[in-house]
Amino acid sequence: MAKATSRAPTKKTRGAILDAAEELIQTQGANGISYATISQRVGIRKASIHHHFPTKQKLVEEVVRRYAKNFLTAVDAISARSGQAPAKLRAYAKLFDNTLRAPPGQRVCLCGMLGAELGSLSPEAAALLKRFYRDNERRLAAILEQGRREGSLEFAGDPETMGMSLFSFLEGAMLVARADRGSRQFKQLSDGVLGLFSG
Amino acid sequence: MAKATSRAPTKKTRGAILDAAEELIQTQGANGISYATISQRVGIRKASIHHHFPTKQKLVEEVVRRYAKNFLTAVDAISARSGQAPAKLRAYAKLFDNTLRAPPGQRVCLCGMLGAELGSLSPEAAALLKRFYRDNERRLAAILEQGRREGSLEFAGDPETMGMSLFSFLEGAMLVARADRGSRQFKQLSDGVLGLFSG
DNA sequence: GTCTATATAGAGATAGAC
DNA sequence: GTCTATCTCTATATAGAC
Repeated sequence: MAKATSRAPTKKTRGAILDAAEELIQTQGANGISYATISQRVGIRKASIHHHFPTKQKLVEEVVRRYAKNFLTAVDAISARSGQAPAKLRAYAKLFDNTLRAPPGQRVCLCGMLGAELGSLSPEAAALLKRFYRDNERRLAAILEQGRREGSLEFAGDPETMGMSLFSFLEGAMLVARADRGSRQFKQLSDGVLGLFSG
Repeated sequence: MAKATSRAPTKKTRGAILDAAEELIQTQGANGISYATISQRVGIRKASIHHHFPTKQKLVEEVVRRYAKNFLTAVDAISARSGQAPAKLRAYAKLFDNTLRAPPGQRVCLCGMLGAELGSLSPEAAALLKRFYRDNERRLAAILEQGRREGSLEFAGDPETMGMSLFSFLEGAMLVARADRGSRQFKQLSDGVLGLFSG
């Protein structure tokens, strides 16, 4: 038991750094983060961050890795549960709405944000981003296919293409909504669009 | 006549600076531009840029102003021409596709890009951005309304909400497509979505 | 209107003590 | 694992000559 708790402090600082970096990227963009800002939030010095993440590129990559893992875990929980497809779609859209509402407010999807700054990302981070998009599009396609099978969703074309379109819409709506009426606007638009499928 | 051409050189440099800044923002993001990079492209020194644009904030604001003006002029040309609504929607989506294909390739909508970096924009630039969104959403709503009136488009809900959703989709699709199959993917998705309205 | 030169601030990163 | 101190590079911006 002593062994299990012995490295807790390490993980704690590391996690706090990732938390701070994640929030800053989601609100200010990838170029909005700096070792100075993160160190202030975490309460350590700049040099200490380099002990956990030798370069900024590695830090960003870890933030993306963790974010994608957590988000997809939440998506899989939605996909796996019983219930019809329309409810699953609404739960999926709610994940995005939760992000917009998460403290300190007006956060957008980390990977939507990084998509804009794709040109300044490391190849590794760009690859992680691309995979995140694909993973989400596929899960949406699966839910759409379930809906078509059980007769609860109606849409034209193949589920894959519609899954991609739906994902693009949600990412875009987050970004645009932030400049206007925020979460309220996002909910209005996503409710309307999801309503198109369930008639 | 001599008077009319006398200040051409001034405008030329100023325009070249705006061109370079615009391209850099569209590909690298607002934080991806620097006086050093711009000066290299234009072929002048950093200090000379300050003669035309005293601060970076002012430069970004001017880039947004010019971009919004040009884009909305193109949109208005589409709105004003004769023809049915579906063709106008396709022409509107083509504007976004043209952006993705414009040299040096993989450019996204300037205002979609700046929407991501909203947190680091000046209040003036943020206001210009918001207005650009509103202007586009309204023009899309007007086309949708025309379509409903003439019976060429079918959609649920009010034209305003659907116009906003369509705009969000197009902005999101540009961003996401860039990480994957680019213009080809954008065209595939936007064709599919626009097809939903004209059945 | 463009230049050289410089001021000032901030970035990411490293060395080495504790 | 965190610290102080420092390095190097780049950023925006200004002063003043031409």
